[in-house]
Amino acid sequence: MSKAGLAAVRGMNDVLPAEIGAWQHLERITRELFAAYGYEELRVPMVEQTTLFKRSIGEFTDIVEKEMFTFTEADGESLTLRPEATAGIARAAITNGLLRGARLKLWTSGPMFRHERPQAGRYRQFTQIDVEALGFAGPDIDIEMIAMTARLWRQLGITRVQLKLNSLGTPDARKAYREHLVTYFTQHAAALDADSQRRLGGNPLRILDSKNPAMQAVVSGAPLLTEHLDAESRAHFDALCATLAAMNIPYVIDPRLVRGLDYYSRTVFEWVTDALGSQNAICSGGRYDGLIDQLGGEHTPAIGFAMGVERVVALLRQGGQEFPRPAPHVYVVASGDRAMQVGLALVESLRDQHAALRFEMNQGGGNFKAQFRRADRSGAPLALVLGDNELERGVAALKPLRQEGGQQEVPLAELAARIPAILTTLNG
RNA sequence: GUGGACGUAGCUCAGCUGGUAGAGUCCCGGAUUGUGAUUCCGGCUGUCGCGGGUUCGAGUCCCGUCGUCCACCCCA
Repeated sequence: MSKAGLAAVRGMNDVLPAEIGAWQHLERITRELFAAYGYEELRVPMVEQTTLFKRSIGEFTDIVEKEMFTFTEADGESLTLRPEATAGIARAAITNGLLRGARLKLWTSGPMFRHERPQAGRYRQFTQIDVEALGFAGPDIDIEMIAMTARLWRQLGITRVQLKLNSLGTPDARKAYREHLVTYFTQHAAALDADSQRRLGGNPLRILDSKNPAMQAVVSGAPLLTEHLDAESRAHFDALCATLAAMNIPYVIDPRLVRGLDYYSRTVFEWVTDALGSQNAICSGGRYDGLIDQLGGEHTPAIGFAMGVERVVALLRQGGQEFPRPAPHVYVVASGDRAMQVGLALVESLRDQHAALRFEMNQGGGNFKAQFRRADRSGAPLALVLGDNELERGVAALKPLRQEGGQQEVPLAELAARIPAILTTLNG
């Protein structure tokens, strides 16, 4: 529904009060979980120099080639709305001098931007929660990070997820494997579809990801990355798998999991769900041991992951959990100018004494009937009633709204002392 | 970026082979002139996504466009 020329930008959505509960729940759980594992929050800009993303994500990736929101500043500088967070965090660690042999465990969250065709679970502005560990060669940190995500799903009550793992090896090993792959697919070029022929030149590893059923035969005959790993990567990956198994964290090795960003090396992982349609990745990441020195910092092995907040929120809502909007504890009904004056001052003093209680003062007038209707809809368990009758006698009426009867009058001076106990009996 | 489905009140939807828009819900008021949620009565809300075309006449047919959804692609 668009009112004459007024519409949100395509692929960019509002999050309304009715749906914010699930977001805040996820934000609270992750904040506490990351702190428990020793991660600290940092915040980085949403805009960086375009070259940062080209150098880190890779010139020939889909993201850089066709999905970035890029604009030119007045002085000619090319800037880009971040399509992911790792590049900005790596840049921040270097430019703020945070490295120097240090070990950093960091997380951040916020909007990312990719100019893709929108679909359920895929938006042009979307939100990621991002976790990065810099200065750790693993595989112990890989294992702990994956265990942390597994714990997150348990805490959130999300069950329809599966962990996929792979190792991309070192850049050298991957380069050698890539040559094997190009040789193989060139021999079978006739069997490739148009997309795959295009990928053969740019990113042959992605051919392995093809969902075209007609490609299954030629893809399944292709050499596997896991068979061409260098010895160190092999040992790293074996240790990772063995420990996860010992910790009873289920996983499947997916030799075709190659990831779309160039900076990954060795461990890559992805949590997928069968509950969200084709946008099924809810959390994925991997090691990027070479990224920071490639950007000009000192050599710093690192691993990180990004979680798609909209997708995880969709799972939460689908799971049937309720995230009710908080109701006021007390709704204040005040009829008449004088009652309104007295009521406003009274509620301020009640707020002074009970900062944790939510008082909602009726605003916008209305007769008693209308005000009680609003009080009922607010969900408050208790109404505080001020009218001419009460004012004359220096009292307020307290009326329970979730049960019959029980209305009582209380002197104004005693309200602050009595309200908590009355609320307790109403909850019990 | 490619292909397909859909787009009528704030929300959920109806509207037959073209005759000029309806229901439920929500909201507001009254029955109950100081007491909500139930019941009854009454009332408000629409450039029928937008623009063009065909026609005496278009929500209905045609074209374009925008948006949503689905698949591809890509990925979180």
